[in-house]
Amino acid sequence: MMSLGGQASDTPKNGGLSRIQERNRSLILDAALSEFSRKGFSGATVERIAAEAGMSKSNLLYYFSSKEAIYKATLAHILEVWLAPLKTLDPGGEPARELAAYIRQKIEMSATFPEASRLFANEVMQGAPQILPILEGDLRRLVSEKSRVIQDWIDAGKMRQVDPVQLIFMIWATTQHYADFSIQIRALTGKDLSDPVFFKETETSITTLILNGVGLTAPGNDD
Amino acid sequence: MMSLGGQASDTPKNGGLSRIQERNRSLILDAALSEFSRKGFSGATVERIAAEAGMSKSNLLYYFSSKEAIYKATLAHILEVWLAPLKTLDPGGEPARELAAYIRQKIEMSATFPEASRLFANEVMQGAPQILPILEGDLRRLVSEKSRVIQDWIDAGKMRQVDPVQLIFMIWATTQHYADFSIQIRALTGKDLSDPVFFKETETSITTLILNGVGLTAPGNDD
DNA sequence: GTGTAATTTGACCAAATGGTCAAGATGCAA
DNA sequence: TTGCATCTTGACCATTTGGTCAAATTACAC
Repeated sequence: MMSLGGQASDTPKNGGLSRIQERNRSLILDAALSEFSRKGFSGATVERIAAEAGMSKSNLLYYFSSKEAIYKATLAHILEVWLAPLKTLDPGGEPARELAAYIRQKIEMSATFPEASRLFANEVMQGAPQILPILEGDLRRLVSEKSRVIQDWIDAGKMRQVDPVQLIFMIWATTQHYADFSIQIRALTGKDLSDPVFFKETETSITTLILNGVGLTAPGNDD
Repeated sequence: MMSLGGQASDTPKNGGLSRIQERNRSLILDAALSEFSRKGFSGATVERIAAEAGMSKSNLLYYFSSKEAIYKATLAHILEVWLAPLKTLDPGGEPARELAAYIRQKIEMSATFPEASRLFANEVMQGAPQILPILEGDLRRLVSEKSRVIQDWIDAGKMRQVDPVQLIFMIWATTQHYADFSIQIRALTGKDLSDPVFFKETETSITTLILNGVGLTAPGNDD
Protein backbone atom coordinates (compact mmCIF):
# COMPACT_ATOMS: atom_id res chain seq x y z
CA MET A 1 0.00 0.00 0.00
CA MET A 2 1.46 3.33 -1.02
CA SER A 3 2.11 5.58 1.92
CA LEU A 4 0.77 9.08 1.93
CA GLY A 5 2.95 10.03 4.81
CA GLY A 6 0.26 9.74 7.42
CA GLN A 7 1.01 11.22 10.83
CA ALA A 8 -1.72 10.21 13.25
CA SER A 9 -2.24 6.52 13.72
CA ASP A 10 -6.04 6.59 13.54
CA THR A 11 -5.92 3.00 14.77
CA PRO A 12 -6.38 2.44 18.50
CA LYS A 13 -5.21 -1.12 18.56
CA ASN A 14 -2.64 -1.18 15.79
CA GLY A 15 -2.75 -4.14 13.49
CA GLY A 16 -6.10 -5.86 13.83
CA LEU A 17 -9.28 -3.81 13.58
CA SER A 18 -12.44 -4.82 15.37
CA ARG A 19 -15.39 -5.85 13.25
CA ILE A 20 -17.08 -2.57 14.01
CA GLN A 21 -14.00 -0.63 13.05
CA GLU A 22 -13.53 -2.50 9.84
CA ARG A 23 -17.14 -2.00 8.86
CA ASN A 24 -17.26 1.67 9.74
CA ARG A 25 -13.97 2.59 8.14
CA SER A 26 -15.14 0.91 4.98
CA LEU A 27 -18.46 2.75 5.05
CA ILE A 28 -16.66 6.02 5.58
CA LEU A 29 -14.20 5.47 2.75
CA ASP A 30 -17.02 4.61 0.36
CA ALA A 31 -18.97 7.68 1.34
CA ALA A 32 -15.85 9.82 1.17
CA LEU A 33 -15.03 8.65 -2.34
CA SER A 34 -18.52 9.56 -3.45
CA GLU A 35 -18.43 12.95 -1.81
CA PHE A 36 -14.86 13.96 -2.65
CA SER A 37 -15.15 12.85 -6.26
CA ARG A 38 -18.31 14.85 -6.77
CA LYS A 39 -17.39 17.99 -4.86
CA GLY A 40 -13.63 18.03 -4.63
CA PHE A 41 -11.78 18.40 -1.37
CA SER A 42 -12.96 21.90 -0.57
CA GLY A 43 -16.53 21.35 -1.65
CA ALA A 44 -16.95 18.18 0.35
CA THR A 45 -18.24 18.40 3.90
CA VAL A 46 -17.53 16.05 6.74
CA GLU A 47 -21.18 16.23 7.71
CA ARG A 48 -22.35 14.90 4.34
CA ILE A 49 -19.77 12.13 4.33
CA ALA A 50 -20.93 11.09 7.78
CA ALA A 51 -24.57 11.19 6.72
CA GLU A 52 -23.87 9.06 3.67
CA ALA A 53 -21.94 6.62 5.85
CA GLY A 54 -24.91 6.51 8.22
CA MET A 55 -23.31 7.97 11.30
CA SER A 56 -22.83 11.23 13.11
CA LYS A 57 -20.07 13.65 12.24
CA SER A 58 -18.60 13.14 15.69
CA ASN A 59 -18.45 9.44 15.18
CA LEU A 60 -16.75 9.80 11.84
CA LEU A 61 -14.14 11.97 13.51
CA TYR A 62 -13.63 9.17 15.99
CA TYR A 63 -12.38 7.02 13.14
CA PHE A 64 -10.49 9.66 11.17
CA SER A 65 -8.90 12.53 13.00
CA SER A 66 -9.66 15.17 10.37
CA LYS A 67 -11.16 15.86 6.97
CA GLU A 68 -7.69 15.74 5.48
CA ALA A 69 -7.08 12.34 7.07
CA ILE A 70 -10.22 10.97 5.42
CA TYR A 71 -9.12 12.45 2.14
CA LYS A 72 -5.65 10.94 2.34
CA ALA A 73 -7.04 7.55 3.27
CA THR A 74 -9.46 7.70 0.35
CA LEU A 75 -6.69 8.56 -2.08
CA ALA A 76 -4.42 5.81 -0.79
CA HIS A 77 -7.30 3.38 -0.97
CA ILE A 78 -7.77 4.10 -4.65
CA LEU A 79 -4.31 4.73 -5.90
CA GLU A 80 -3.20 1.15 -5.82
CA VAL A 81 -6.04 -0.23 -7.88
CA TRP A 82 -5.89 2.78 -10.15
CA LEU A 83 -2.29 2.27 -11.16
CA ALA A 84 -2.41 -1.50 -11.25
CA PRO A 85 -3.17 -2.01 -14.97
CA LEU A 86 0.10 -0.50 -16.17
CA LYS A 87 2.00 -2.98 -14.08
CA THR A 88 0.57 -5.83 -16.13
CA LEU A 89 2.22 -4.68 -19.36
CA ASP A 90 4.31 -7.73 -20.16
CA PRO A 91 7.69 -7.31 -21.88
CA GLY A 92 7.43 -10.88 -23.13
CA GLY A 93 4.05 -10.39 -24.81
CA GLU A 94 3.19 -9.21 -28.27
CA PRO A 95 2.87 -5.40 -28.44
CA ALA A 96 -0.56 -5.42 -30.08
CA ARG A 97 -2.04 -7.78 -27.54
CA GLU A 98 -0.34 -6.14 -24.58
CA LEU A 99 -1.38 -2.63 -25.51
CA ALA A 100 -4.91 -3.72 -26.37
CA ALA A 101 -5.16 -5.45 -23.00
CA TYR A 102 -3.86 -2.39 -21.21
CA ILE A 103 -6.30 -0.10 -22.98
CA ARG A 104 -9.17 -2.42 -22.21
CA GLN A 105 -8.25 -2.53 -18.53
CA LYS A 106 -8.08 1.23 -18.38
CA ILE A 107 -11.48 1.64 -20.02
CA GLU A 108 -12.87 -1.00 -17.72
CA MET A 109 -11.58 1.05 -14.81
CA SER A 110 -13.18 4.20 -16.14
CA ALA A 111 -16.46 2.37 -16.49
CA THR A 112 -16.32 0.64 -13.12
CA PHE A 113 -14.70 3.32 -10.96
CA PRO A 114 -15.45 6.65 -12.57
CA GLU A 115 -15.46 8.24 -9.13
CA ALA A 116 -11.91 7.10 -8.52
CA SER A 117 -10.87 8.62 -11.81
CA ARG A 118 -12.52 11.92 -10.94
CA LEU A 119 -11.01 12.00 -7.48
CA PHE A 120 -7.59 11.40 -8.95
CA ALA A 121 -8.12 14.03 -11.64
CA ASN A 122 -9.28 16.51 -9.05
CA GLU A 123 -6.28 15.91 -6.85
CA VAL A 124 -3.86 16.35 -9.73
CA MET A 125 -5.60 19.44 -11.06
CA GLN A 126 -5.35 21.08 -7.65
CA GLY A 127 -1.61 20.62 -7.88
CA ALA A 128 -1.45 17.12 -6.41
CA PRO A 129 -0.95 18.44 -2.87
CA GLN A 130 -1.16 14.96 -1.40
CA ILE A 131 0.20 12.62 -4.05
CA LEU A 132 2.97 14.64 -5.64
CA PRO A 133 5.66 12.56 -3.91
CA ILE A 134 4.08 9.40 -5.28
CA LEU A 135 3.92 10.82 -8.78
CA GLU A 136 7.57 11.80 -8.59
CA GLY A 137 8.57 8.53 -7.00
CA ASP A 138 6.76 5.26 -7.51
CA LEU A 139 4.79 6.36 -10.54
CA ARG A 140 7.76 7.89 -12.25
CA ARG A 141 9.75 4.69 -11.78
CA LEU A 142 6.86 2.60 -13.06
CA VAL A 143 6.48 4.74 -16.16
CA SER A 144 10.20 4.59 -16.83
CA GLU A 145 10.17 0.85 -16.57
CA LYS A 146 7.22 0.42 -18.91
CA SER A 147 8.59 2.97 -21.34
CA ARG A 148 11.64 0.79 -21.57
CA VAL A 149 9.41 -2.14 -22.47
CA ILE A 150 7.76 -0.20 -25.25
CA GLN A 151 11.07 1.15 -26.48
CA ASP A 152 12.38 -2.39 -26.72
CA TRP A 153 9.42 -3.33 -28.89
CA ILE A 154 10.19 -0.38 -31.11
CA ASP A 155 13.87 -1.24 -31.29
CA ALA A 156 12.92 -4.78 -32.23
CA GLY A 157 10.97 -3.38 -35.17
CA LYS A 158 7.70 -4.63 -33.76
CA MET A 159 5.99 -1.27 -33.79
CA ARG A 160 6.36 2.19 -35.22
CA GLN A 161 8.64 4.78 -33.68
CA VAL A 162 6.83 6.78 -31.01
CA ASP A 163 7.84 8.34 -27.72
CA PRO A 164 6.78 5.66 -25.20
CA VAL A 165 5.99 8.17 -22.47
CA GLN A 166 3.80 10.16 -24.83
CA LEU A 167 2.06 6.95 -25.84
CA ILE A 168 1.31 6.17 -22.21
CA PHE A 169 -0.01 9.69 -21.70
CA MET A 170 -2.30 9.29 -24.67
CA ILE A 171 -3.70 6.04 -23.37
CA TRP A 172 -4.31 7.63 -20.00
CA ALA A 173 -5.88 10.69 -21.56
CA THR A 174 -8.26 8.89 -23.88
CA THR A 175 -9.41 6.27 -21.42
CA GLN A 176 -9.81 8.48 -18.37
CA HIS A 177 -11.58 11.10 -20.42
CA TYR A 178 -14.67 8.92 -20.51
CA ALA A 179 -14.86 8.85 -16.73
CA ASP A 180 -13.82 12.41 -15.95
CA PHE A 181 -15.99 14.00 -18.63
CA SER A 182 -18.84 11.52 -18.55
CA ILE A 183 -21.35 14.32 -18.04
CA GLN A 184 -20.19 16.01 -21.21
CA ILE A 185 -20.19 12.74 -23.09
CA ARG A 186 -23.69 12.04 -21.95
CA ALA A 187 -24.75 15.52 -22.98
CA LEU A 188 -23.31 15.02 -26.45
CA THR A 189 -24.15 11.40 -27.16
CA GLY A 190 -26.88 10.51 -24.70
CA LYS A 191 -24.77 7.57 -23.52
CA ASP A 192 -21.80 6.72 -21.36
CA LEU A 193 -19.61 3.74 -20.55
CA SER A 194 -22.32 2.15 -18.43
CA ASP A 195 -24.05 1.38 -21.71
CA PRO A 196 -22.51 -1.90 -22.95
CA VAL A 197 -22.88 -0.93 -26.59
CA PHE A 198 -21.22 2.40 -26.06
CA PHE A 199 -18.52 0.73 -24.00
CA LYS A 200 -17.72 -1.69 -26.78
CA GLU A 201 -17.79 1.04 -29.37
CA THR A 202 -15.45 3.18 -27.29
CA GLU A 203 -13.05 0.35 -26.66
CA THR A 204 -12.93 -0.44 -30.36
CA SER A 205 -12.42 3.18 -31.36
CA ILE A 206 -9.63 3.84 -28.90
CA THR A 207 -7.88 0.54 -29.45
CA THR A 208 -8.09 0.75 -33.21
CA LEU A 209 -6.90 4.32 -33.34
CA ILE A 210 -3.99 3.83 -31.01
CA LEU A 211 -2.83 0.51 -32.41
CA ASN A 212 -3.11 1.75 -35.96
CA GLY A 213 -1.36 4.87 -34.77
CA VAL A 214 1.69 2.88 -33.75
CA GLY A 215 1.60 0.62 -36.78
CA LEU A 216 -0.10 -2.38 -35.21
CA THR A 217 -3.28 -4.26 -35.93
CA ALA A 218 -5.86 -4.90 -33.25
CA PRO A 219 -5.74 -8.54 -32.22
CA GLY A 220 -8.91 -10.61 -32.54
CA ASN A 221 -10.79 -10.21 -29.30
CA ASP A 222 -12.17 -13.28 -27.67
CA ASP A 223 -14.56 -12.12 -24.98
CA MET B 1 -21.24 35.38 -26.61
CA MET B 2 -22.85 32.29 -25.22
CA SER B 3 -25.41 33.09 -22.60
CA LEU B 4 -25.22 31.41 -19.26
CA GLY B 5 -28.73 32.49 -18.40
CA GLY B 6 -27.68 35.36 -16.22
CA GLN B 7 -30.37 36.92 -14.09
CA ALA B 8 -28.96 40.11 -12.61
CA SER B 9 -27.75 42.69 -15.07
CA ASP B 10 -24.51 43.51 -13.26
CA THR B 11 -24.21 46.48 -15.58
CA PRO B 12 -25.53 49.79 -14.30
CA LYS B 13 -25.59 51.56 -17.62
CA ASN B 14 -26.36 48.75 -20.04
CA GLY B 15 -24.34 48.69 -23.17
CA GLY B 16 -21.33 50.93 -22.73
CA LEU B 17 -19.10 50.43 -19.71
CA SER B 18 -17.06 53.24 -18.24
CA ARG B 19 -13.30 53.01 -18.51
CA ILE B 20 -13.10 52.15 -14.84
CA GLN B 21 -15.73 49.47 -15.19
CA GLU B 22 -14.08 47.92 -18.17
CA ARG B 23 -10.72 47.85 -16.47
CA ASN B 24 -11.99 46.47 -13.19
CA ARG B 25 -14.22 43.83 -14.69
CA SER B 26 -11.28 42.66 -16.73
CA LEU B 27 -9.00 42.56 -13.67
CA ILE B 28 -11.63 40.62 -11.79
CA LEU B 29 -12.17 38.09 -14.53
CA ASP B 30 -8.45 37.47 -14.84
CA ALA B 31 -8.07 36.99 -11.12
CA ALA B 32 -11.17 34.81 -11.00
CA LEU B 33 -9.86 32.53 -13.74
CA SER B 34 -6.64 32.07 -11.83
CA GLU B 35 -8.39 31.38 -8.55
CA PHE B 36 -11.24 29.21 -9.82
CA SER B 37 -8.97 27.13 -12.02
CA ARG B 38 -6.61 26.42 -9.16
CA LYS B 39 -9.13 25.87 -6.38
CA GLY B 40 -12.40 25.01 -8.07
CA PHE B 41 -15.61 26.84 -7.33
CA SER B 42 -15.92 25.77 -3.71
CA GLY B 43 -12.28 26.19 -2.88
CA ALA B 44 -12.06 29.68 -4.33
CA THR B 45 -12.74 32.63 -2.08
CA VAL B 46 -14.08 36.01 -3.09
CA GLU B 47 -11.54 37.64 -0.81
CA ARG B 48 -8.59 36.10 -2.66
CA ILE B 49 -10.01 36.99 -6.06
CA ALA B 50 -10.43 40.55 -4.89
CA ALA B 51 -6.90 40.68 -3.52
CA GLU B 52 -5.46 39.33 -6.76
CA ALA B 53 -7.49 41.88 -8.67
CA GLY B 54 -6.10 44.57 -6.39
CA MET B 55 -9.32 45.70 -4.76
CA SER B 56 -11.46 45.12 -1.70
CA LYS B 57 -13.96 42.32 -1.51
CA SER B 58 -16.73 44.89 -1.19
CA ASN B 59 -15.65 46.57 -4.36
CA LEU B 60 -15.54 43.33 -6.24
CA LEU B 61 -19.10 42.68 -5.14
CA TYR B 62 -20.00 46.07 -6.53
CA TYR B 63 -19.11 44.72 -9.96
CA PHE B 64 -20.43 41.21 -9.61
CA SER B 65 -23.40 40.56 -7.40
CA SER B 66 -22.19 37.22 -6.06
CA LYS B 67 -19.47 34.59 -6.19
CA GLU B 68 -21.63 32.59 -8.55
CA ALA B 69 -22.01 35.59 -10.83
CA ILE B 70 -18.23 35.93 -11.07
CA TYR B 71 -17.95 32.25 -11.80
CA LYS B 72 -20.56 32.34 -14.54
CA ALA B 73 -18.96 35.37 -16.13
CA THR B 74 -15.56 33.68 -16.04
CA LEU B 75 -16.94 30.57 -17.69
CA ALA B 76 -18.73 32.53 -20.38
CA HIS B 77 -15.61 34.57 -20.99
CA ILE B 78 -13.61 31.42 -21.69
CA LEU B 79 -16.08 29.18 -23.37
CA GLU B 80 -16.10 31.02 -26.65
CA VAL B 81 -12.38 30.98 -27.18
CA TRP B 82 -12.20 27.46 -25.85
CA LEU B 83 -14.60 26.02 -28.40
CA ALA B 84 -13.46 28.17 -31.30
CA PRO B 85 -10.91 25.78 -32.86
CA LEU B 86 -13.48 23.13 -33.73
CA LYS B 87 -15.42 25.70 -35.72
CA THR B 88 -12.50 26.13 -38.07
CA LEU B 89 -12.62 22.52 -39.32
CA ASP B 90 -13.19 23.12 -43.00
CA PRO B 91 -15.30 20.67 -45.02
CA GLY B 92 -13.54 21.82 -48.18
CA GLY B 93 -10.04 21.14 -46.89
CA GLU B 94 -7.97 18.00 -46.95
CA PRO B 95 -8.60 15.75 -43.91
CA ALA B 96 -4.93 15.40 -42.97
CA ARG B 97 -4.30 19.10 -43.05
CA GLU B 98 -7.58 20.00 -41.36
CA LEU B 99 -7.19 17.53 -38.53
CA ALA B 100 -3.55 18.43 -38.02
CA ALA B 101 -4.49 22.08 -37.86
CA TYR B 102 -7.24 21.37 -35.38
CA ILE B 103 -4.95 19.32 -33.16
CA ARG B 104 -2.31 22.00 -33.28
CA GLN B 105 -4.81 24.67 -32.29
CA LYS B 106 -6.01 22.58 -29.38
CA ILE B 107 -2.49 21.96 -28.10
CA GLU B 108 -1.73 25.62 -28.54
CA MET B 109 -4.75 26.35 -26.38
CA SER B 110 -3.61 23.93 -23.72
CA ALA B 111 -0.22 25.58 -23.72
CA THR B 112 -1.50 29.15 -23.73
CA PHE B 113 -4.59 28.85 -21.54
CA PRO B 114 -4.07 25.86 -19.26
CA GLU B 115 -6.12 27.64 -16.62
CA ALA B 116 -9.08 27.81 -18.95
CA SER B 117 -8.79 24.12 -19.62
CA ARG B 118 -8.68 23.33 -15.92
CA LEU B 119 -11.63 25.58 -15.17
CA PHE B 120 -13.63 23.86 -17.86
CA ALA B 121 -12.59 20.41 -16.68
CA ASN B 122 -13.51 21.30 -13.14
CA GLU B 123 -16.92 22.56 -14.14
CA VAL B 124 -17.68 19.43 -16.15
CA MET B 125 -16.40 17.09 -13.46
CA GLN B 126 -18.66 18.74 -10.89
CA GLY B 127 -21.58 17.82 -13.14
CA ALA B 128 -21.51 20.92 -15.34
CA PRO B 129 -23.96 22.76 -13.09
CA GLN B 130 -23.58 25.98 -15.07
CA ILE B 131 -22.84 24.91 -18.62
CA LEU B 132 -24.91 21.79 -19.05
CA PRO B 133 -27.45 23.63 -21.24
CA ILE B 134 -24.65 24.82 -23.48
CA LEU B 135 -23.21 21.32 -23.76
CA GLU B 136 -26.61 19.95 -24.68
CA GLY B 137 -27.36 22.80 -27.03
CA ASP B 138 -24.72 24.77 -28.90
CA LEU B 139 -21.91 22.30 -28.35
CA ARG B 140 -23.98 19.31 -29.32
CA ARG B 141 -25.03 21.00 -32.54
CA LEU B 142 -21.44 21.98 -33.29
CA VAL B 143 -20.20 18.45 -32.72
CA SER B 144 -22.95 17.06 -34.91
CA GLU B 145 -22.07 19.42 -37.68
CA LYS B 146 -18.37 18.63 -37.58
CA SER B 147 -19.02 14.91 -37.26
CA ARG B 148 -20.88 15.19 -40.51
CA VAL B 149 -17.82 16.78 -42.08
CA ILE B 150 -15.61 13.94 -40.92
CA GLN B 151 -18.15 11.33 -41.99
CA ASP B 152 -18.21 12.86 -45.44
CA TRP B 153 -14.44 12.49 -45.66
CA ILE B 154 -14.80 8.87 -44.65
CA ASP B 155 -17.55 8.27 -47.18
CA ALA B 156 -15.38 9.84 -49.84
CA GLY B 157 -12.70 7.27 -49.03
CA LYS B 158 -10.31 9.95 -47.85
CA MET B 159 -9.75 8.42 -44.43
CA ARG B 160 -10.28 5.22 -42.52
CA GLN B 161 -13.61 4.33 -40.98
CA VAL B 162 -13.92 5.71 -37.47
CA ASP B 163 -16.76 7.09 -35.37
CA PRO B 164 -16.36 10.84 -35.90
CA VAL B 165 -17.67 11.72 -32.45
CA GLN B 166 -15.23 9.34 -30.83
CA LEU B 167 -12.44 10.84 -32.90
CA ILE B 168 -13.35 14.29 -31.65
CA PHE B 169 -13.41 13.02 -28.08
CA MET B 170 -9.97 11.55 -28.51
CA ILE B 171 -8.57 14.78 -29.83
CA TRP B 172 -10.09 16.64 -26.89
CA ALA B 173 -8.82 14.08 -24.42
CA THR B 174 -5.25 13.95 -25.63
CA THR B 175 -4.77 17.67 -26.09
CA GLN B 176 -6.49 18.85 -22.94
CA HIS B 177 -4.72 16.22 -20.89
CA TYR B 178 -1.50 18.21 -21.15
CA ALA B 179 -3.14 21.23 -19.55
CA ASP B 180 -5.33 19.52 -16.98
CA PHE B 181 -2.65 17.11 -15.79
CA SER B 182 0.35 19.35 -16.32
CA ILE B 183 1.47 18.78 -12.73
CA GLN B 184 1.57 15.06 -13.29
CA ILE B 185 3.32 15.47 -16.60
CA ARG B 186 5.91 17.69 -14.99
CA ALA B 187 6.37 15.15 -12.21
CA LEU B 188 6.96 12.40 -14.73
CA THR B 189 8.97 14.14 -17.42
CA GLY B 190 10.30 17.28 -15.80
CA LYS B 191 8.76 19.33 -18.60
CA ASP B 192 5.44 20.72 -19.78
CA LEU B 193 4.01 22.47 -22.80
CA SER B 194 5.67 25.75 -21.87
CA ASP B 195 8.91 24.11 -22.99
CA PRO B 196 9.08 24.62 -26.78
CA VAL B 197 10.87 21.36 -27.35
CA PHE B 198 8.35 19.40 -25.35
CA PHE B 199 5.53 21.26 -27.08
CA LYS B 200 6.84 20.29 -30.49
CA GLU B 201 7.43 16.72 -29.40
CA THR B 202 3.91 16.49 -28.02
CA GLU B 203 2.35 17.98 -31.10
CA THR B 204 4.22 15.55 -33.30
CA SER B 205 3.32 12.55 -31.16
CA ILE B 206 -0.37 13.34 -30.97
CA THR B 207 -0.70 14.36 -34.59
CA THR B 208 1.23 11.38 -35.87
CA LEU B 209 -0.65 8.90 -33.73
CA ILE B 210 -4.09 10.23 -34.55
CA LEU B 211 -3.51 10.77 -38.25
CA ASN B 212 -1.90 7.37 -38.62
CA GLY B 213 -4.74 6.04 -36.56
CA VAL B 214 -7.27 7.17 -39.14
CA GLY B 215 -5.14 6.17 -42.09
CA LEU B 216 -3.68 9.54 -42.95
CA THR B 217 -0.16 10.91 -43.18
CA ALA B 218 0.87 14.01 -41.32
CA PRO B 219 1.24 16.89 -43.75
CA GLY B 220 4.59 18.65 -43.92
CA ASN B 221 4.50 21.39 -41.38
CA ASP B 222 5.73 24.79 -42.43
CA ASP B 223 6.17 26.81 -39.27
C1' DG C 1 -15.34 75.25 -8.30
C1' DT C 2 -19.80 72.78 -7.55
C1' DG C 3 -22.77 69.03 -7.40
C1' DT C 4 -24.18 64.64 -8.61
C1' DA C 5 -23.33 60.03 -9.87
C1' DA C 6 -20.01 56.52 -9.75
C1' DT C 7 -16.64 54.15 -7.12
C1' DT C 8 -14.44 52.28 -2.94
C1' DT C 9 -14.07 50.65 1.60
C1' DG C 10 -14.34 49.06 6.56
C1' DA C 11 -17.48 47.45 9.84
C1' DC C 12 -20.59 44.18 10.43
C1' DC C 13 -23.79 40.00 10.04
C1' DA C 14 -25.43 35.25 9.44
C1' DA C 15 -24.62 30.80 7.88
C1' DA C 16 -21.66 27.00 7.14
C1' DT C 17 -18.24 24.10 8.73
C1' DG C 18 -14.17 21.62 10.90
C1' DG C 19 -13.23 20.10 15.14
C1' DT C 20 -13.58 19.35 20.62
C1' DC C 21 -15.49 17.37 24.68
C1' DA C 22 -17.95 15.33 28.22
C1' DA C 23 -21.50 12.25 28.84
C1' DG C 24 -24.05 8.40 27.62
C1' DA C 25 -24.84 3.84 25.15
C1' DT C 26 -23.19 -0.47 23.74
C1' DG C 27 -20.31 -4.67 23.27
C1' DC C 28 -18.05 -8.15 25.54
C1' DA C 29 -14.97 -10.93 28.55
C1' DA C 30 -15.13 -12.78 33.22
C1' DT D 1 -24.53 -9.63 36.27
C1' DT D 2 -20.54 -6.79 36.55
C1' DG D 3 -16.94 -3.85 34.94
C1' DC D 4 -14.23 -1.93 31.52
C1' DA D 5 -13.11 -0.63 26.92
C1' DT D 6 -15.14 0.58 22.78
C1' DC D 7 -18.30 3.17 20.38
C1' DT D 8 -21.66 7.02 19.61
C1' DT D 9 -23.65 11.38 20.02
C1' DG D 10 -25.43 16.20 20.99
C1' DA D 11 -23.93 20.47 22.57
C1' DC D 12 -20.73 23.64 21.79
C1' DC D 13 -16.83 26.58 19.91
C1' DA D 14 -13.81 29.19 16.69
C1' DT D 15 -12.97 30.27 12.17
C1' DT D 16 -14.01 31.08 7.56
C1' DT D 17 -16.63 33.16 4.28
C1' DG D 18 -20.36 35.13 1.24
C1' DG D 19 -22.81 39.05 1.37
C1' DT D 20 -24.92 43.87 3.19
C1' DC D 21 -24.73 48.69 4.22
C1' DA D 22 -23.84 53.24 5.32
C1' DA D 23 -20.29 56.35 4.93
C1' DA D 24 -16.41 58.22 2.57
C1' DT D 25 -13.86 59.21 -1.52
C1' DT D 26 -13.28 60.08 -6.37
C1' DA D 27 -14.49 61.14 -11.22
C1' DC D 28 -16.51 64.16 -14.13
C1' DA D 29 -20.08 67.16 -16.51
C1' DC D 30 -21.45 71.84 -16.12
